[in-house]
Amino acid sequence: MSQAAIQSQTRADEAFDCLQTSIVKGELAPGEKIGEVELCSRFNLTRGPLREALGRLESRGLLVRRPHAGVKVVSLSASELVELYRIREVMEGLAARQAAERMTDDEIADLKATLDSHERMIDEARGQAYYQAEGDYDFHHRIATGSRNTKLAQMLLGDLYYMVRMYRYRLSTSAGRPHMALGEHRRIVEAIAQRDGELAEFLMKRHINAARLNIEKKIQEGVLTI
Amino acid sequence: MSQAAIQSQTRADEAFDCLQTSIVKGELAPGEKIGEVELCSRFNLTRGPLREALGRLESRGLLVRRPHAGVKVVSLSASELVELYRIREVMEGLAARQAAERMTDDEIADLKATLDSHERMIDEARGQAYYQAEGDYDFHHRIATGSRNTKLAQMLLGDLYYMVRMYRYRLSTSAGRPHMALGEHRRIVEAIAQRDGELAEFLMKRHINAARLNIEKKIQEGVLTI
DNA sequence: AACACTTTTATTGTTAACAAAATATGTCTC
DNA sequence: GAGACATATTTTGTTAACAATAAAAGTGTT
Repeated sequence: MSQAAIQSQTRADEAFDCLQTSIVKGELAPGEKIGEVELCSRFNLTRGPLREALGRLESRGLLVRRPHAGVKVVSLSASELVELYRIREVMEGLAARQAAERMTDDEIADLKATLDSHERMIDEARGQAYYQAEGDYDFHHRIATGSRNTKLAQMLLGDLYYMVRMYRYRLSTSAGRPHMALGEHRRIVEAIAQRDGELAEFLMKRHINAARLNIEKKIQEGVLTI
Repeated sequence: MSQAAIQSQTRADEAFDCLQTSIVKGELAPGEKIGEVELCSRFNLTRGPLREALGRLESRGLLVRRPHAGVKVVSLSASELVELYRIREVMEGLAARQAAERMTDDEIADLKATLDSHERMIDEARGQAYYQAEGDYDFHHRIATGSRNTKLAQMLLGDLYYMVRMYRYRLSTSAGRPHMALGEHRRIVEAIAQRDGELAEFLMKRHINAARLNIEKKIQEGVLTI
């Protein structure tokens, strides 16, 4: 567990990290009602710092709180999940554009190398959606950071990605989709390398749009029950 | 003061509201370091709920906290403020598109009526930037809500707008800009009324882009010191 | 047996005292 | 007098006890 590994900051930060990863990993399921005392014993902390962490998570939309009635993990409806991808589309489109303008050559080279490692991951971890998803997350993370747009990166990394990842575990990827996504990633990086912000934005928007359509299809097929 | 008027929710919520409005109104200036005990006496509450509120505000980016060294109001650099408008551009563009698809006819009629009242406000409150700004905020608020995109509205209303409003008070509007902005608002509403999402998105993006250019110009002129 | 009301219980919200850390102050040496 | 070290003070972080509210259980009545 990483809750002891960090240790550096304050106890409320610790609580925040623990809860956030627990939610993302699905250890705390969407809709699950969680009592404060139970959480305290589970993560070895007292209610003060815990409540501070709960407040932060609530404000980030990962928890919902009803006064005097406790908090529960947020539970997105199918349509809300789809809406999330529409937001991602425009925001990450912007991130890609700004990344094309601002990433250093070293960062771009690094990003290319990362994609190679992702390709290996896809081949090796055949079917293991977890590692594929983490590779995908890694890619988008780098673009967001590369935009040098502090607030944009903060919103993507601190809000949207956590929500998406929270549901990624139950979103079994279609066969062949990871390879296709990798190809899309490569084309985006190419556009960034050529400093073509407009193209990078276009390709990123199409990439996320494809992911959205994939999810919508699954919802219609009834494969995805939320 | 409205801190007593609400009263309904919990004490931490009260603290949150008080702090947020204080920051937005500029009573707590950007960069100002604020001590917990001082805030407690100012808002008549104890440190528990206050800390919970501070956590929420920190996670929303209105405060920055250094462990064991206190919190201070966030202070955007000129470039960060400009970046904020780039984010608004894509997000509110999306909001306008979805609003065109989803607002009810009644809501649209209401919105049109609101613009008329804004026009009166601009004429009457000649030079009083405050009321003009609030009218502008009102318009964007309605579009965000009208998108029916919960998360999008939450991000705009709960995060970005507070930051923008926080700086709007020291952003003296150029002469003639309010009238121009009103015209842009009218065209956006027209597109929404015609259910032309694509046009609404285009016009909204251009509208916010114009606002951004206006700010950039002022920064270059040295009028705006941040 | 079903409904309404009361009482109990458990959980959340709040408070104030305590511990730890960082800043500020003062003293000493060079 | 300037810099460095040690002390003191203030401020933040944490804890545990207390109060208030809401959910649950029980009781009585229709």
